[in-house]
Amino acid sequence: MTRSIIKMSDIARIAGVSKSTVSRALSDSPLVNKATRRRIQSIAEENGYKINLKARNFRLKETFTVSVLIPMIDEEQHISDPFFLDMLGSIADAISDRGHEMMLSKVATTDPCWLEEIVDSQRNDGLILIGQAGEHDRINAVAERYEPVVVWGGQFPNQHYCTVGTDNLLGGKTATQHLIALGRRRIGFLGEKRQPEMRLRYQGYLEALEEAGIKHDPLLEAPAHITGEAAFDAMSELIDRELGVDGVFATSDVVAMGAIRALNERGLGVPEDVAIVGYDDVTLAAYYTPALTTVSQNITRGGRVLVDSLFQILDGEAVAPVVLPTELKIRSSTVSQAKKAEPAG
Amino acid sequence: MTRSIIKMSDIARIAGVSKSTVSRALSDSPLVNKATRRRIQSIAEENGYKINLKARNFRLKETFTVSVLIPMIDEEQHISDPFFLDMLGSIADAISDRGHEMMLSKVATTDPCWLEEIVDSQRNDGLILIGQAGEHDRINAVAERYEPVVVWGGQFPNQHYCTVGTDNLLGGKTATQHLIALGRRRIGFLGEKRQPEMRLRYQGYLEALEEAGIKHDPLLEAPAHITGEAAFDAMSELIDRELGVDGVFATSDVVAMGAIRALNERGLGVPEDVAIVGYDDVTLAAYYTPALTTVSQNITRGGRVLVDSLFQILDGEAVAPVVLPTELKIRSSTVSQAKKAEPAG
DNA sequence: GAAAAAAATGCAACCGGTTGCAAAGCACTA
DNA sequence: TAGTGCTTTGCAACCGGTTGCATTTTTTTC
Repeated sequence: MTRSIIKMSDIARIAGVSKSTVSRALSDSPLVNKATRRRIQSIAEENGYKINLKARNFRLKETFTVSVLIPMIDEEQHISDPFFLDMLGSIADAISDRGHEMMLSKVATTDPCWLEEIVDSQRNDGLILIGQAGEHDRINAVAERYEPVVVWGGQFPNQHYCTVGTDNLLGGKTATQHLIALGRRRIGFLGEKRQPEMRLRYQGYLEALEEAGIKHDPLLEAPAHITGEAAFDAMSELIDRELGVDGVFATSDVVAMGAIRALNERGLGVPEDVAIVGYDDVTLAAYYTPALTTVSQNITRGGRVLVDSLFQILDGEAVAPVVLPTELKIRSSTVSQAKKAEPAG
Repeated sequence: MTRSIIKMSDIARIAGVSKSTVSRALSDSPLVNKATRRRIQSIAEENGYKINLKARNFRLKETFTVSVLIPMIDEEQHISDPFFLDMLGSIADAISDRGHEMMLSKVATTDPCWLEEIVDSQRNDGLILIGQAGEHDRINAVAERYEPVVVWGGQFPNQHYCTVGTDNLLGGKTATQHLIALGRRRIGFLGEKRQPEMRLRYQGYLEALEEAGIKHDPLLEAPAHITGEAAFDAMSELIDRELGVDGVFATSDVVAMGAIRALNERGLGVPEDVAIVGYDDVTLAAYYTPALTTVSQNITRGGRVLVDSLFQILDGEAVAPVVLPTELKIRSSTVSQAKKAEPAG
């Protein structure tokens, strides 16, 4: 069944030349006579010869492979999170446009060597990490000796690796200011604060409140893991506290969607009773009902920039961290269709 | 900066033994003395030695890598489609649970050798295709000589490869019957018919109509590509035809969501005016507003079964195609919350 | 027509591991 | 002390390509 695979020396024998000549012919080297070259190429073709990439890559120490790592803080979180998936899709497209392959790994940051193992396996030309997952120090240490690493996330002092990300503090602030501008005063915060990016969004939220002279009420906060389920529960709890929430800033779209579901189930209208702003602008945010107002990270562009930066490094160019602009996309979850022009009161 | 990487022969020199002994020691072979083994292992550890996987895999002809291919029929379609992404997430989890890596490639079926290239590169232990993309014949031909291939999709006569999928005909039928049972009579079809799976869903739709004695009106159909945008446009067109649509079967959740958005924008209520059934049960289907009634493919389970089947093949076991049960998940897009008990009229 | 230059080809080492087989080391027996 | 068998180690070939350098063949030049 599995017929034995033909190798380069077989082609050499058939063509009556040496392995070296075949190798050169197949890579179209001018060192070998044009006629011979053509002849060998067609012999290879006819015999269905396909070069063994493992051997070639090994010899050349090349891989044409980029590893994309999703560091998992949280057992509950899985790759199926729409944010990751959107990002992945975009990265996958960009990598394949450059003729490379993409290796995808989910890594548990609990393993002490999670990064080193992958770097030292010498199986990839470079690494893309989606998120720092609070492991900045380790990433930084590895990046000192291994350059082709690009990370989605925030900047830190003395950072040796290239990051691509958005200004999370500003994003959180803008989102909250939008709610304030709509006249909301009891603005809740829903989300995760363990990851540095999320914490920055939270700080933006606090800053916006403070600048508007609104006293921050810790009871309006509910920790929510990254899943929709958790957000549903957290929002339900917030409603139960009966604190008069009229606005919510959620640290991610998934969280926002879970929250909206909770509100609807309790008979509360979005945005009439509670206005909600999400974060990410996941593909589905625009299609959700109500369409989500959200801080757009332009995930698609982010993915491309990650890949672009990585390849710049591989080409020996210097790259600086990139902070992509965020944009507040105002949709129906804060401004109801009918009243778009009407100032909130 | 990039300090030169230490290799096995270095460890051998340091330990004062031969390469072979190091190799054996590191793989904990009983052939080498226990004391020596420990000593070599700790020397390797101290010197930060990591085995070169490219070399090892090459020598052993192993890869511990599974390629996941997304065959693209359509230029417009991209990996970011939620169905693929959900599937990918699940597959990625399952593969990494088995200690393997996952290579992800998007392939254009326009390239005549798209499959052969990947198979013959000898860089993976096996292949998972997400969807047949109308390329059954080619897949079948390749599978005749290369066994470890598992495909998400439908069964064909004389098939040499293992498929995992759902009964699309039954799924489409069930969905349509549900709409009929709700009293809907002007039931539209929204979706793509080029892919075999989709066509089967369409046939199910026709069968259900016929069995219920409802005459099929071709004007109630609108072709929609796999994207939400396209679905939005298609649904808008359908509304404009003013044929009194009161139900819609959409071939995927993404299409359904796009359609709902179009309906809402025209002031039509879902499910009051038009009831909609989707297909796939994408993660977000349940969180959508209204939550989508949909034919659940149990994507997560599908992904696991794909991976399980592949590994069974790799272990030399015989595997049969799997048809996973679909389940109609009834949610708010067909049965409004308030009226759940009330028979439709 | 011979020497020099250029073009085409082949030899053999190499990439960094693994492993069959031979050999060395050692203990035990006769 | 030689012989036997077991354990431990090393030698060298091998995986399937690539490539520097030597060698052969062809072409050019005088």
